[in-house]
Amino acid sequence: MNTLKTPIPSTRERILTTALRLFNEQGVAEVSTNHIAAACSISPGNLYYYFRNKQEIIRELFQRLNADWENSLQLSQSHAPSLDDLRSIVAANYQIVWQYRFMYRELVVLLRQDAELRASFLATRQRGFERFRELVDSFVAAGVFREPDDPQAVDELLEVCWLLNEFWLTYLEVNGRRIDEAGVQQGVTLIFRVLQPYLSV
Amino acid sequence: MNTLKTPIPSTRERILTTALRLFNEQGVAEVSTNHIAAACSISPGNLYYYFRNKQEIIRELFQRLNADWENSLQLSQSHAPSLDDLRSIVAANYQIVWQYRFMYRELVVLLRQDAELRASFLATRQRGFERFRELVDSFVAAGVFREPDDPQAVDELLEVCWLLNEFWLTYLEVNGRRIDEAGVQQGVTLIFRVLQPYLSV
DNA sequence: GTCTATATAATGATAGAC
DNA sequence: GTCTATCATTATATAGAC
Repeated sequence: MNTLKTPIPSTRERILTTALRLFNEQGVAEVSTNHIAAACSISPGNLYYYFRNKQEIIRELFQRLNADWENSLQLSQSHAPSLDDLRSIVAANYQIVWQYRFMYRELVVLLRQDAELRASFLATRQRGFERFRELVDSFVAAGVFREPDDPQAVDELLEVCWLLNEFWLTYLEVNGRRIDEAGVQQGVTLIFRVLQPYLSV
Repeated sequence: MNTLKTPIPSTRERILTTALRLFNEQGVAEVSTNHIAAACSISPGNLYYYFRNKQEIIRELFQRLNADWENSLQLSQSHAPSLDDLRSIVAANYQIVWQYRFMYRELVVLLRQDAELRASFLATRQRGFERFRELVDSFVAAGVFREPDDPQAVDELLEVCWLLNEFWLTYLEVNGRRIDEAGVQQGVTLIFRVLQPYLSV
C-alpha cells in the first residue's frame, strides 16, 4: 500500500533531493559528496554508483530547474491574461527560484564551471523572459498597461522585474529574513510597485 | 624614486590585492591559500606569516569594503543634493560593488560562515541604506520627488533601488556581459527608470 | 620575513567483495 | 545495488632553518 500512496523514493532520487536540500541550506562548496551520502544514510561508494561526480548531481538539478520552468511556462499560456494572472505567474516564478535557491545565490560561479549547463540554463531563462515580455505586450495591447513615452522604458521595466524575480529572495536571505509566504508576497508587491505607474487600474 | 611615485606594496598588501583579484575572477571556493601565494610569488608558509587563515583574508577584505562605503557616505553629504548628485552617488555605489563583486555574488554563504563579519557588513549596509533614504526624503521636501499616494510606496521604491544597486552587476555577469562603464551606466538608468514616474522634471 | 619541509585532514573517486 | 577499503590529490596549517 505504501507503494501506491507514497512510493518509496529510489536511492538515486533520494541523493538528488538530499543534495538539493543541503545545497540550499549550506551552499555548494560546503557540501561534499560524503556529506550527501551520509545524509542519505548510504555509503560514499554507493553515491558514485549513481553519479560520476558532484558536478553531475549539480547538472541534473539544473535540468530539473529547467524542467520546472518549462512546465511553468506551459501553464501560463492563458489567452486573455489579467493582472491577477500576472500576479500568480510572478508568484509561481518566485516559488521555483526559492526551490532551487542555491543556484540563484551562486549563479556566476556555477555557470562559469560548466559551459553546457550554462548554455541550457540561459536558453530556458531567455524563453521565460520572452514569455514575460509577451505577457506585458498583451497588457499594452489590451490597454491595461499604458505604454510609456520613452520606447526603451518597457524593456527596462521588464529587466528590473526579471531581476527582482531572480534576486529578491537572495536579498531577503542576506537580510536574515526568514523566507515564508509573506516574503514571496512582498516580492510580488515590489514588482507591481515598479509597474504601478503604468497600470490603468 | 620608485619609492616616492609608486611605493612598492608590502607583501601583506600584495596578498590582499591578489586575493581580491582572484576571488573576483574565480570565486572564493575555487581559490586556495596556495593559489594566492603562488600568484604573489611567495611561499605558502609566508602567507601564513601575515594571515592566520583564509577566512582572515576574507574578513579583512570585507573591512575594506566597509571602509570604502563609509568613505563614500562621507563624500555624499552635500547639503542641497540635486538629481545629478543622486546619479553620481548611485554610480559610485556601483563602483564599490564591482570592486568587491565576489562578496555580492556569494553574500549569503559568506555571511553565514562568519557572524562577526556579518554583523559589521549589515551595519554599514544599513547606514548606507538610511543615507539613501535621507537623500530621497530631501527630494520629497524639495518637491523634486512627488510623494506617492500610497505611504508604503517610497519604502518599496527605495528597496527596489537598493537591490538593483547590489545585484545589477551580478545580473550582468550571469548574462555573460562584459562589465564596463556602459554596464554601470545602464544600472544607473534602471534606477532612474524606477523613480522616473515620481520625478517632477 | 621568507623559505622548505612536513603534518593533518578532507575530498573526490575507484576497486572489488557481498 | 550496496558496502568496505583504499588511494591520489588537494587544502589548511605549523615548525624550524636561513
